[in-house]
Amino acid sequence: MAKIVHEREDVLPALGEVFREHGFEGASLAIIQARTGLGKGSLYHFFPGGKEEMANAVLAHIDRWFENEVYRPLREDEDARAAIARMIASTDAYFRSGKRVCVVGVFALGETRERFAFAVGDYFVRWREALRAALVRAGHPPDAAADLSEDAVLSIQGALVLSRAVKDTAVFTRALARLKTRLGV
Amino acid sequence: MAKIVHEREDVLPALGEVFREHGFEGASLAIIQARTGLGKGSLYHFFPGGKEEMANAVLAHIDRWFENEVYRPLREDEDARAAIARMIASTDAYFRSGKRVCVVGVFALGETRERFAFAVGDYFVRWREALRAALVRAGHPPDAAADLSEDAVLSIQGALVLSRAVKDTAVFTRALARLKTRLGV
DNA sequence: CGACGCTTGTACCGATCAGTACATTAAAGA
DNA sequence: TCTTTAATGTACTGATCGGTACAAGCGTCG
Repeated sequence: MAKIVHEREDVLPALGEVFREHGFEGASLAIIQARTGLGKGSLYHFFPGGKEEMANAVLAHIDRWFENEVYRPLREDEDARAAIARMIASTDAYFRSGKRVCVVGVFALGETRERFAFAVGDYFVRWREALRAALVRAGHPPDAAADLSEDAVLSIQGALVLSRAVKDTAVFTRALARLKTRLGV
Repeated sequence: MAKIVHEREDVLPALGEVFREHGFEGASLAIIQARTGLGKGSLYHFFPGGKEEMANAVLAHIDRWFENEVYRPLREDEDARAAIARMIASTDAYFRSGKRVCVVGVFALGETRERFAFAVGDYFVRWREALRAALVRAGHPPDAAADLSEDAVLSIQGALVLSRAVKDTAVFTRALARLKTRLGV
């Protein structure tokens, strides 16, 4: 029966897309099976905790990506301005210029938030803090850096909501362009 | 049996809160019955089309409120700057300083968007356009007004996402304060 | 080649889903 | 008071929900 031996890691991207498009409650096992190509047997073998464990794995996977590609460069790169510019580019790539929505944002808005409270809050807090630190290193006054970083993180989320609502990815692109000038990169 | 005679209008606020907190898919008939105090009999009497009709009624109800309290003043008030300031105040009141989330935003992010595509898109397009017109009348150059209005609408949505994600309504309050200075009111 | 353990498909579970049918009751008009 | 219509509670439907049990298949290592 077991034709191809899968690894747990392999299904995380597909799993992420399901939660991205349907949210936690909307992501039924039937949809998950269809999108991952795995049956219930495999799914519960890799994720004994069921949907909750799948979602936690997806959130951890996303967190790892942002930590490596965005937060750490923001915190540690010698050239702070370059790191900020890279953040914009990475964000644009990750969200496919607004075609993709943010899983963490989707979870934040729903009832789901409570269940994944730590992961959801942490993702945004660390983004804001890493960007704030980079802005300070880039020469912004501390107060302005705190304000700018919060504004940037929230603008990205809002741009995803709005561009999806009006079905126009140009909204997202324009928002990132505004961010660039505001952050001075 | 029929103890109290309800009107369809009366249940829209409660219905709105259910969709706000649970989204469309997450809003089960069981929850709706509990929150509205109405049984299935009454619910399907007032909304023969089921959940879909309930959601459409809620969206129309919200749209009416924003049209009266926000969009029209923005479009028609002689004092454009005062109308913009009133928009900020109304927004703060409506979303309870960030404690409440935006139903339309919630619908926009999920699969639900497709089903209510027109209402979802229209809500944001008309907000952006009404604000743009007010900004022009307040003396902003046309290009800047278009940019500022889109930025404002998207910032409000993002502020709702972020303040709920980090469970801190101060995020929303700060975002509105920034908006005030950016819009020049 | 044989045995063991990691995958996998399938059948099944009780709970809940949205929605329907219908009889009963209350309110309103004559 | 009688009649009609609007509002309501209850019982039910078939489908789907997340999750479990388990046997059968596969790869791997001896």
